[in-house]
Amino acid sequence: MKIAEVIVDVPARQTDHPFDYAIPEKWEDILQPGMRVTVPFGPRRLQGFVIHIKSHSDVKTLKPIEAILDVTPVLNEELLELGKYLTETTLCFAISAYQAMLPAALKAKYEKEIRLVREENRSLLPEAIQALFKGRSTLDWKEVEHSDWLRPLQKAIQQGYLEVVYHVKEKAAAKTVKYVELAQPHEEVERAMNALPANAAKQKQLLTVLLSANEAMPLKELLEQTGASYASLKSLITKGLVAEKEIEVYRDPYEHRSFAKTAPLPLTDEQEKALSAIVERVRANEHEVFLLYGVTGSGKTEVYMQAIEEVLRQGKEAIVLVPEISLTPQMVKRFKGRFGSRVAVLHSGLSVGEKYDEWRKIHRKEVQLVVGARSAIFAPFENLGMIIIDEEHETSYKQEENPRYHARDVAIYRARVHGCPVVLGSATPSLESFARAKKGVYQLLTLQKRVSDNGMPNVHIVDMREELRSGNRSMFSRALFEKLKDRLHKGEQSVLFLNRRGYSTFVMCRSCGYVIRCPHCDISLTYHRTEQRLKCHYCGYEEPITYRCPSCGSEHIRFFGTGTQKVEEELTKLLPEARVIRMDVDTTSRKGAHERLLAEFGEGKADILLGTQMIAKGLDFPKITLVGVLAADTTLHLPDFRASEKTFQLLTQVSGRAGRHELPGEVVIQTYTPEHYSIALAAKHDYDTFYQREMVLRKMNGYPPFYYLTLITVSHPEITKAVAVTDKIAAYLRAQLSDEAIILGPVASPIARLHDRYRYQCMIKYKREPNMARALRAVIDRYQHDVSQGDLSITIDTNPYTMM
DNA sequence: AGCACGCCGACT
DNA sequence: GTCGGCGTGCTC
Repeated sequence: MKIAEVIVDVPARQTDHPFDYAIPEKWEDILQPGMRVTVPFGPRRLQGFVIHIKSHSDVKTLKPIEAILDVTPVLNEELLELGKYLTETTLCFAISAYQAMLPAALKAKYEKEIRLVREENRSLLPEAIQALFKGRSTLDWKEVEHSDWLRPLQKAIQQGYLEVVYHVKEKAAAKTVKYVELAQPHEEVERAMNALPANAAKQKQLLTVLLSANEAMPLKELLEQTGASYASLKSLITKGLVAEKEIEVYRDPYEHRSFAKTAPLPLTDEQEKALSAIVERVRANEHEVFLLYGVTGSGKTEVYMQAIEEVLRQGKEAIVLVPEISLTPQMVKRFKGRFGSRVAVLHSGLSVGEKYDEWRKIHRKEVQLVVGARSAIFAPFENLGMIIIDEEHETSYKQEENPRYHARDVAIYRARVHGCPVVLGSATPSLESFARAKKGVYQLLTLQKRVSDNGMPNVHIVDMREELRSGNRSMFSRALFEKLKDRLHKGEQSVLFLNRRGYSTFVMCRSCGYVIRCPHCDISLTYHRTEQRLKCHYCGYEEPITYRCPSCGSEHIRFFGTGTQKVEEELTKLLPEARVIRMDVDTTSRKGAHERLLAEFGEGKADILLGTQMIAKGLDFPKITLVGVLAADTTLHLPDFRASEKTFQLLTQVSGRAGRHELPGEVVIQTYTPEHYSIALAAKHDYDTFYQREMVLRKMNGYPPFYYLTLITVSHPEITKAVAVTDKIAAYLRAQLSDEAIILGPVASPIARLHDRYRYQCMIKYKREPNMARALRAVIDRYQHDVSQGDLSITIDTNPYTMM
């Protein structure tokens, strides 16, 4: 007998191991590792992944596999292995790792039903229950879950009159479209057509169209073309002349769009050099990590595309990762235009069904190229020729929930398996990557010149303290305001950047100093003027605005700090003739809103684009000649050792939006700390000096790339419990790890309370700790009880990108 | 995660 | 004396 090892769909420590199941004989030749199955699990029925097939098990009584859900494995051998790697490096459950690699549509949905065991039992049930089952023999569990019927129902279940049945369902199915075709040979149909009564004009017309089409036609199209109703068609079906059939189709998110074909552009010497280094490795089937360090506008994308062309010529496949935020229509257009139907696009804007369809195109080998956000790194290609990670430094490549993987690590793992190069591209590489390139672990490729040849934009730093001293209390410095007016007169476009949404950042009573906070989190509430509400940006809590202090009753409530809403209001006051588009989470949450707003700006329907993070990337419009950063310091003072790096990267990225084409660009950076090196050096476009300065600090303070980090966050509704557990964990790790490891904490998290839970953390800095994984596993095991039954939660992040 | 099993308090 | 509360442990 053959036995399958199955990972079941229960994300818990206790079930995080393979369970053995008997493979029914009829499926012995069909079932393969990597397929999804449904299995009985206790009284329930669950979905699971077959990870291995063997012929012996130590378990005495095996239950059989109940159903096979796939025709071909959804996870190939490589991805099954990759799952193990994820489990080990991120300390996640195996089921979470496998689910992360597949589109959400393949995740199971569970349903519970109560069923009458035998019709004879009906009369034996209590009257109230009989009424429930009137005219039916099953009912949905959800229907009665919270009702008074539940008790008597459970009793009847115990007596054996009723039973509970569990169903495993697919979340999304393949989409089908109805087609119509002739059901008999042409001569037969023609004969029948002539025999039709004279008043059956529409039926004749339908047959004529189908005869001339000579193949199955979409039902909708057929009816539209003939103007016939479904009734006419139906009568042909009953006569047996035509037949309907369902044909699987892909949902195409870009269905009604055409992409202008683009040809490879001539390359500069620098681009040529970079390209040939990459292509050489592609041809030789050799693994190597390249860091393509090229200033904004230096034509990295063109290098990617020509390298991809070579990969495709070799009959291999490629993955291109882009940060979610810059997966703009512009970006998609470039790739679709060059590679047409050979590209699949994966991003969060797609529906579950659309993502599933794009994934199936890859799975069925109908495309050779994927352009997508983080999770596209799991594209089930089997002959990878190259992986590209654009904007390599972007933190969105790190998943902030389980499995907490970094796409860059996964890319390098996969590329090693496939013997192919990884290209990390950035104008502002992460310190980790640049350090590795300097050490020779990665190969450095540099693009120093902008393709358009008009040099980097001029950057002016404005000291806002100076402005205040000269009596300017507005959020716009005189210099920025003058330049905005100037652009407006010339009909050129400006981009204003502020990394804070809402109207004000906090609301304070000027009489008693009381700040209005979220009742569930340790965070001040943000005022949203348009809705007249106060919102918590962390948990989503909202309340109406008050004009009286909840603490002392005074009416001296004031709104402090500036968000995008306030800037917008100010702009319409100061420059009433300017047309402004505001882009932040609040204006782009609706599907397609992001794309629409950008398109409007691109078409010149606005003079000023005002936005948060999301406008920092991918914007490439010829008429943008001014970029203003309203408050460069906001990211600088976050409790994060990468704050300087993030600020430098952001300022450089934003500045890069200006003057990418013929018109020269200008940038104004407003700040209260103009002397800070990350601001001063970003203004000079001096990455190398920034790198050196920052590396000194990282070394001094013991941060990456000199040390590895692991962050353990413990949360509990009771502060004492959170502290006590964190304390014990820290003590345990101190005992387990070497003296070289630095264990900081317990300390309160930067956001000490979130969603009514207190949060404490412990940070480990280390260089080499062979015992690390084992010690962390032990921590998880020690507290698994309190986690699964109590209110305790422990998250371990083996390479944190946010300390919050 | 669910679910069953099992052991103690307030009701018919 | 039973119903039902939740703590404990198992699921191939």
